[in-house]
Amino acid sequence: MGASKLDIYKTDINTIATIAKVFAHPARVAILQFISKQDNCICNDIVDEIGLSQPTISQHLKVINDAGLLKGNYKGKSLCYCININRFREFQDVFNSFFNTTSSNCC
Amino acid sequence: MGASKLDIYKTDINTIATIAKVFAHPARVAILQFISKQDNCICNDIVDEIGLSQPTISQHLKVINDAGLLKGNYKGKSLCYCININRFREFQDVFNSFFNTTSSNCC
DNA sequence: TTTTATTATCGTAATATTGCAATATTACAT
DNA sequence: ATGTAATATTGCAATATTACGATAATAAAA
Repeated sequence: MGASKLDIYKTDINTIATIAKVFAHPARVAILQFISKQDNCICNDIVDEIGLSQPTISQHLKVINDAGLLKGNYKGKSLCYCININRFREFQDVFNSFFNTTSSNCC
Repeated sequence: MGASKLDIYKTDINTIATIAKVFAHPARVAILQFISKQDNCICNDIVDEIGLSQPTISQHLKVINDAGLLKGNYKGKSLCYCININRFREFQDVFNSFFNTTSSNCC
């Protein structure tokens, strides 16, 4: 096969996995860190910063955006991407509640 | 192409991505949750619990184990897998420091 | 409206991941 | 040593992801 059998898991488990997937590629982590450091972010700056082509960066940005982690609006010719910090905190909460409800009772 | 260009990123960025990858599949999240709920865990119980074959579960367990998240020792014929809670907390810290150092300054 | 600068999409190739059947290995009991 | 029950490994097929060149779309400026 090769496809994940998503239908056999509970919703909250799929949610955690889906969120984790966003951070599961270093390019996306690097992009998020870079945007976070800027006041205004222009996509082309990201291409200069990270050693990947413009289409590849754009593709990663789409993944981040589809997860609801970006807010964007146009300023001149450049698209200003900003982090949707509320969504970001939501993700943090999901992770922490997963981490906090996991314990070790044996061995 | 298709392979991630790991060499172009800083170590801490690769660390975050590597950790995230462990949680980026629902089977692994489900396995961790299940082990967490048990006092003693036998691998075959996991197969019964989750609708995947024994080799597939074993494969996912290897990924979790390679990340240092498990402690295991044999008890009779059954392998007792337990969560390495210290390593788990390490992961939580890495995530939280990433989340906490990310902010939104524009838009 | 044409040009220019920027970002998005398409098409394609390469690598990675997922899943399982078959088989091997392991640890314990007899 | 042999048998038994459990987990690990191997081999393979299918799907997903990553990356980039070529091209299209978009928005502002000339």
